[in-house]
Amino acid sequence: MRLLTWNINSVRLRLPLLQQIIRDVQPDVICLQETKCPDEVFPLMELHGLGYTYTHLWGQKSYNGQAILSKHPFTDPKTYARCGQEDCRHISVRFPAFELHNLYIPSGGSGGDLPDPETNPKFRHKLSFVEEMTAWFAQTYTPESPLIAVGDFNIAPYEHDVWSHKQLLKVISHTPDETTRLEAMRASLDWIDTRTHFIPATEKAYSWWSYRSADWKKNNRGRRLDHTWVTEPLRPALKSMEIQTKWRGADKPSDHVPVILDLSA
DNA sequence: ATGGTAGATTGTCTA
Repeated sequence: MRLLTWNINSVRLRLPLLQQIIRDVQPDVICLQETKCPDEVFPLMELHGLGYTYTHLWGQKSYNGQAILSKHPFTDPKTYARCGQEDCRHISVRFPAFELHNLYIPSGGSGGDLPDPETNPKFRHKLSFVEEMTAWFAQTYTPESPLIAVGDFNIAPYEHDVWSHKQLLKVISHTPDETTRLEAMRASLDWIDTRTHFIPATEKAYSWWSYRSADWKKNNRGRRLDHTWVTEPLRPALKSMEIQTKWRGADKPSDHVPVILDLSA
């Protein structure tokens, strides 16, 4: 099974690029974040026409929004209110071999926003969101549960997940407040971050480049915000993980690129 | 020096 996760930053604007990616990658299952539209205007028929006849949508006007699109049947579609908000950031479905969770963790602010939970409510929300998910996963499953969690986590946890570890330690996405919480979430079910499995820790790996850079490729000031995690029962099924950087250079690109996970399951 | 761009929406929030 080939799984693709992508923060598409508007599914209506970027449907042509999604169609191009589908033709190129041929994923079995697609997890989207930041679809930015209510379900009734999601371009469902176009995706049905490409073979994605099983769909689980949870969108809203303007912000956030998620979709799972599949060529294979699934059961048990769920949506989760997190931090008391129905804000379309966590959905899941069940396949025969695993349960799949699509996550969109709050950004917590951007640009010059400060990573201070006391003064920045968006940052406080982000930390609470990760804490709540950590507790929820740990009480809902065990490390023996076959699970996949993918999506835009908005946290770059490792030194080489950012272009400069030192310069980003006080920048939202790479602060110790965030990375220690994400590590606690990973450890609570002994998740395998497939980045660790497939890419050497000393090798830079990015999935996002800011729109605000004059030349994203030249400066290459990226961050790895998009993740593909699996639990231990799926380790033998891991075949490959690839961050497809080339799509950042597409016409009208998303600021995130798709990540592909191949499983023998 | 506190920038810069993008998307939804149409003044302003979010990223």
